[in-house]
Parts: sequence; structure tokens; C-alpha cells
Amino acid sequence: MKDRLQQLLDEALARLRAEGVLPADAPPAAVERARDSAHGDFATNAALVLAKAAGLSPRTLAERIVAALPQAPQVEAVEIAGPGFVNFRLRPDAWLEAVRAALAQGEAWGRSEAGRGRRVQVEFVSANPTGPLHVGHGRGAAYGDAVANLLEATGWAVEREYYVNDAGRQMDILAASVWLRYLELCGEPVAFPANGYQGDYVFDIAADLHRADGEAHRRPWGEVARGLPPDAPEGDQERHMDALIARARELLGPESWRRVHGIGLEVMLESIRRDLEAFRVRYDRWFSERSLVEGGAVARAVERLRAAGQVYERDGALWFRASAFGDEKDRVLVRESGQPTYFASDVAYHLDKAGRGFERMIDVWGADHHGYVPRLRAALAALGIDPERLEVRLVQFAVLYRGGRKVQMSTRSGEFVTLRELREEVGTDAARFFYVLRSAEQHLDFDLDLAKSQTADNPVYYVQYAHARICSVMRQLEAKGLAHDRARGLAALGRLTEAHERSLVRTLARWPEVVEAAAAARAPHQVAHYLRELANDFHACYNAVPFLVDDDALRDARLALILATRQTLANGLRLLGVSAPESM
RNA sequence: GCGCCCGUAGCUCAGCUGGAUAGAGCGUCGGCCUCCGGAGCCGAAGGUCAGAGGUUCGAAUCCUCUCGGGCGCGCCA
Repeated sequence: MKDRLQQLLDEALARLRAEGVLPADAPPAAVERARDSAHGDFATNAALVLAKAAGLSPRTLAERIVAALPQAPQVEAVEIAGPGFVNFRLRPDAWLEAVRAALAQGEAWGRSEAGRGRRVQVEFVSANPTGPLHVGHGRGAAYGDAVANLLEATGWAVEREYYVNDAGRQMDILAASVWLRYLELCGEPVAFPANGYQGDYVFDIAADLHRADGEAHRRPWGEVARGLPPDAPEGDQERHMDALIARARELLGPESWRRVHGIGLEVMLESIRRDLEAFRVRYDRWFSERSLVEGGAVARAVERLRAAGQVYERDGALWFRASAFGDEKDRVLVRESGQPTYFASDVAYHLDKAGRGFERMIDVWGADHHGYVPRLRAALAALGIDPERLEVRLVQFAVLYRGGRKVQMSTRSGEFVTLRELREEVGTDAARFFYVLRSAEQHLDFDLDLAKSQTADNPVYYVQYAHARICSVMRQLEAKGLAHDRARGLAALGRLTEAHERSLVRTLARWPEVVEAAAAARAPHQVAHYLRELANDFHACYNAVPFLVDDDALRDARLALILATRQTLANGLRLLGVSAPESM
């Protein structure tokens, strides 16, 4: 509907340009939904925006625009108001088209081809496989998946990817931690390092290893600890850990080390995969960092930067001239030790993505990584890749509240709330809805008690209840020995004249615009808010207007309206990864 | 110190590329069940959009500064 009016406006403006009223390079003007129904249904500020360029007063220009507008059957009236707004009022039945469309298109209602099949990749969560997913990752998962769904719904060819950091020091620390817990199980008097992974899951992995391999990886603690630099608090915990890892590799030999390293990775990855699956998040691809390192892609990426003349050596390390591309300082690619940094593999990773031909690469990151964005863009620019293809979406932290008090989290000590615990406590539906209820750049206060409560306060139940209630009406219909005659209902849509019905129809008609806007802004919270509003309009209608009336045509028309509402609720909830129950 | 994000009703937040009297939910107060699920509906009170300048026909929205909060600023990932 909005598109149709935009067409009319564009035609009118083109005509005025042809007549010389408007200069050829006049800026575009848009049609928007009127906020206040007193201003009609849609409005355009074209006359206000273009008045200066045309050298006319806004109201005079508005009159010229109105005169130039082509006729359209849906438009009942066009009025000029205020300083020069042009307001469109539609004929009441123009809105009813939405009911027909919702029923005819079913699951496709609201979808569009705006993306024209262009390829976009959404990479999200990508947590290190060194521990279970916690509630912070949950928000990234809910957000990233919903954004991917929205892009799919608007005609993009979407790929969801998880970047697995299976190379590097953090994985080595996990391997060392697992091995030390394993040695404890073997009866060795281990002093567990301050910097090791403390969580219970490490014991579980160690126990798995012990069950499977017996004492094959046992080494005397005295040999392990011999001559290591002191741990914190007396010494440096990082140096201690590095030495411990080196010692582990030396004592275990390559094969045993790979085994210990591998079981940690395997168990954690499997746990992450299961958590996400239960959270209704599926990936097209799990991309291994190690495959980049071992395949030489990291070295090649560094070489490409070198060939571009954007690296130099200093203090024994290899630096990338990031400051020449807008970053605040230069960044190390290869350490003095010869080890490439995480940044180097990330450059290689994004180079690989770009090479896979995605028109857009959307990375969903925790907001604490924001400082990392400029250097990655800088690297892409230095490699001749348009940095605009990379879109980094930062998701702020979620803070959990229980009983009005903040729930403390700390990854170090292993006392964090895991995504699994959250899911078990409030359920996937409530968790996913709450996570996307606020815009991503907003800190999220996640009230566990509210998410669990089965009351009107809880927006998830409110929306789901609307869906279940419509299903219940249909069951009642059946119990009365009646059936819905869709054709008869659609033919009688003109009889939906009650204020609540008209309001519901208008909200319904907005759905395709909501999907498009939410996708464009990468803002699934707009869908959540819309669903709340739609449910509200439905509940109001439910209380004001009886559906199962004796008049067959009127009944079928009203049922067509609420079935269209049910379809819209279901489509919206699906985009957010939330179920639409038939009864609750 | 520098950089990024944020500051809107008692609380939690919307407010789409600047647009016409600033919107929801919760909470508070007052109403609505002989009827399709009361997990519902209706109404009322409640705001100097942190503050000060500026741009504009028009600013919660854009620019500058100040104040307040969060997060970054590693040869960690």
C-alpha cells in the first residue's frame, strides 16, 4: 500500500520536474505512515522538503503536487494540512486487501523479494570452544538468528556461520586444564594454575578422558612442575601458563597432546552445538580457524598485506599499518616469537569470506569488542576490499535479575549462568523473545521472574496467548458443528465496520512494512514490538466483538480477520524463533 | 587521558532516512466475567526527551560543549 502511494508521488514529482517546477536534481521525497489518524493514513513531506529547491512556498508546492497526482482507486481523499503536508486518506476497504493477502499467502505473508537473492553471511556467537555458552552468548544467538531470518524473509540468500576458534592459546589453556584435572584423577598432587579454566565442565572432560584412555597420559607431577616460573600471586600467571603448556607438550609428545587437546575441543563444540540447537539456532557452516592456519591462509594473508606495502618490522614483530586506514594505532600481525596473532587469522578469515562472494558480511559481536572494528576494516581496505561489505553489529550485555537482584557472573571462576541454565529456567520461547525485545545496542535487563511468569505482564505469553485464543475460537466453531467458509468470509469483508475491527485490519496491513524495516535496520525488536501491538488489537477486538455470530456471512468475515491475525502472529513469532502454540 | 555506546513517565523501554498535540508495557488509582479461554479488556493520573548552545520552516532525532553511566584502549582471544 505504501509502495503504491510512493509510486503515485514519484509520478507526480516526475511530472513537475518535466514541467520545470522542480529542478532535475531535486532530492527524493518519501511517503510515510501518518502517526495520527486525523492526518489520514499516509502522508508525505515532499512539499516541505522541496519548497526551497522549487522556489515556492510549501503550501503552493503542495497544491501543485496534489494537482499532479494520478488518480488511484484506493485513495479516497488527498488533503493539504499544516505547513504543507500532503495527507492521503484511503478508502476503508483498501485495507481489507491485507486480510486477503494474509490468508492467500500464508507463511509467505510479509515476505518480499527486496534482497533480490543477493548473498549475505551472518556470523554470530562464535564463542571460544573453551567453555559452555553463557547468557551473553545467548543474546548474540537470539539476535543473530533473528536478523538472519529477517534477511531471508526479505529475499536475501543467507548463510549462517559459526567461526570456531580452535587454534591458539585459549585452546591450549583448555587442553592444559583438562590434562591437569586428569592428572588429579590419576592421583597426582596437582597445583591447579590460577589462569586455568576452573569450571566443572573441565572435570567432566577429564573424567571422559580417564574413562576412555585409562592412565595413558599420566606423568608424575614432580616432572610437570619442575622449574616452572611461579604462578600468581607471587609470579606472572601468563608466563606460568605458557611454560606449563610447553611442558605438557614436551612430556606428552605430539600424539598424546593432540588427544588431550582434541577431546576438549570435541566435547565443548558438541555441547555448544547442542545448546544452540535446543535454542532453535542452526548454522550452515562451522568454520575452523585451525583450517586457516594449517592451510596456510594466515601466512598468505600476511603476505598479501606485505605485498601491498602495508607491513613493517619493529621490535622483532611484524606490524600492519592500520593507522594509515583509520585505526588509532598499528597492529601486530606476527609476534616476536613468530606466532601469528589472533588478528592475523581474523584477517585471513575475512579475506576468505570476501572471496566466497558475499555481498555483505554481517558479524555479530559482543559490545566489548568494539575497539576491534577499525583494525579489521583497515585490513580489508588495505587488501583492496570495500570495507562497507563488512557490517559489524555490536550487541550489548545482558544482565540477569532474579528477585529484583542482579545475578552475578564471572567466567574466570566458572560461576557464570550458562545459556543452558537459562533455557531450563525460563524456556526457549521466553528467552528468545526477551533477548530481542530491546534494540541490540541497548543494555538488556533480563528479569528472570518476569520471563517465567504466566501473566499479562509477560509479553511472550501475551502474544502467544493471542495466537492460542484464536485457535480456541476455531475449536469452538467446530464444536458448534460449523465450519469457516473462506470465500464467503472474504466476500463479506466489507461488513467489518466496527472500530476495533478496522483498527485490527490497519495494524495487520502494516506487517510487510514492519518486516522490511526491521530487516533493513537489523532490528528484530521492531518485530517484537509490532507483535505486542497486534496482540493488543486482537484482544481488544475479542472483548468488543463476538466472532461466532449467527449471521453466516458476518461470522465468516470476522473469522477471516482473526485467521489473518493468527497467520501474522505465527509468521512474526517464527522470525524471532518463538513457537506459536495452539493452546497453552 | 583518548575512542565507541548510552541518558525519553516512578520502573523497563519504543520513537523508522528531522516532521504536525512525545508513545507502549509494568507499577499506581478507578471500572468490566448470564457471552467465543479474565494468561483478557476499558479509563485516569504521570514527561523542561540529562543540561546548555547551534543548524533548520521544523530537533528526542543532526553538530558542539558540559554533566552522569557502560565498555574498550595487549606481541589476550
